[in-house]
Amino acid sequence: MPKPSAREKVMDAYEELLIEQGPGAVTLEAVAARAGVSKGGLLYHFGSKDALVEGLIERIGQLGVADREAARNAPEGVVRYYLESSATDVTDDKAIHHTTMATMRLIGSEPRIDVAMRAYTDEWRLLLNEHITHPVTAEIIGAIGDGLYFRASLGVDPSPLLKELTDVLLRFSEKETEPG
Amino acid sequence: MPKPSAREKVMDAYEELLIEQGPGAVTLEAVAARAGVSKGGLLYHFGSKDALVEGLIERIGQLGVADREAARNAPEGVVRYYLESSATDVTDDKAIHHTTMATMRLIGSEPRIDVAMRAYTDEWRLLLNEHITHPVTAEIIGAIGDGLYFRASLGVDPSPLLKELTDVLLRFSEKETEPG
DNA sequence: GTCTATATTCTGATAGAC
DNA sequence: GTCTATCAGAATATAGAC
Repeated sequence: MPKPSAREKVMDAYEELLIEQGPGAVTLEAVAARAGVSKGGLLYHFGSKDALVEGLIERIGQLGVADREAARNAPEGVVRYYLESSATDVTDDKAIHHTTMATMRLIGSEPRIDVAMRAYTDEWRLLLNEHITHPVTAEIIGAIGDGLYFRASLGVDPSPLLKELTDVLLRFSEKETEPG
Repeated sequence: MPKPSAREKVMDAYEELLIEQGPGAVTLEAVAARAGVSKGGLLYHFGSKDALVEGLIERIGQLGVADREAARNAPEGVVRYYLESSATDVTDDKAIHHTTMATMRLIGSEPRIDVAMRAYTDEWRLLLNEHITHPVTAEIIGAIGDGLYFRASLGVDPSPLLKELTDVLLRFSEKETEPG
């Protein structure tokens, strides 16, 4: 792992602050302090607070592409990959989860954030539809993933029933993806 | 309908601003302006910004109780009531939806908000479990409702597949709630 | 590339008139 | 109960040294 650039350290700090304390606590000073740089140092990399939002949007776009690519190549299949990775919690530090949780904190505050988040969920919905024959089943599984993400953002621990839930849904979807 | 008190007009304005522009745009001045009162007038009813948060938490608690009571008495049954009322959109002005959407904007910003929202989803989960025999089925339906709410908060229109989705899930849950 | 110091604007909250 | 006027603190952003 290459040592993170100052720019990346700032973005990481920005995400952490969004997740742990919400948008109200995200001041340039607080982000700079957590990233270990001065306010001036931060502003060299991100010229305004808005530039931080732009950076977050760029990140979730890139990580989303990589994550869906990983799903396509996953030995367990796209559907199981989706359900298992939706069963996260707020403290998950996997890059795509961290960035997604941070982005969720800004929903409703920035139209561009809403667009990026809708794009993220839409892309997943398309991918699920490629791998599940019945559209209603795909819709159900997509909505459950969104629900699990929402619960994670609320600080709810993943349900102990999650493994069974995944198995039930997989049987449900596989039955319908078989020919005949 | 009794004419709304100034206090209620302020809370309504507070919710509207949270939903439409997010927490960053919610200043005492903006809330007062939308409610049609002065900043001083607002502060007579809510002595601080924090008091607005308290008011919102109180509201979602009361409306949640009333909504679940309505669900218990609904002729279509608790499960269908839950799924159909989860299929909302951000502009829904039914009181419980309006308040829930506003509350979602503050998730992660205020610990008391997170507690209140978890209480809200937990109470629904308990109620669903009273009416669905198989816990995994209850968990699936609960998660779907959360997912539909999350999508609504994102500004996604309710899925055109929603009616079919509800029917599939109801057959699924009813099959398991019959004795045998 | 990173820092300190400063200018400017905004926000929450108080005091007191009506 | 509602308003205007005002203040103290905080936040974004700029300027310029190193």
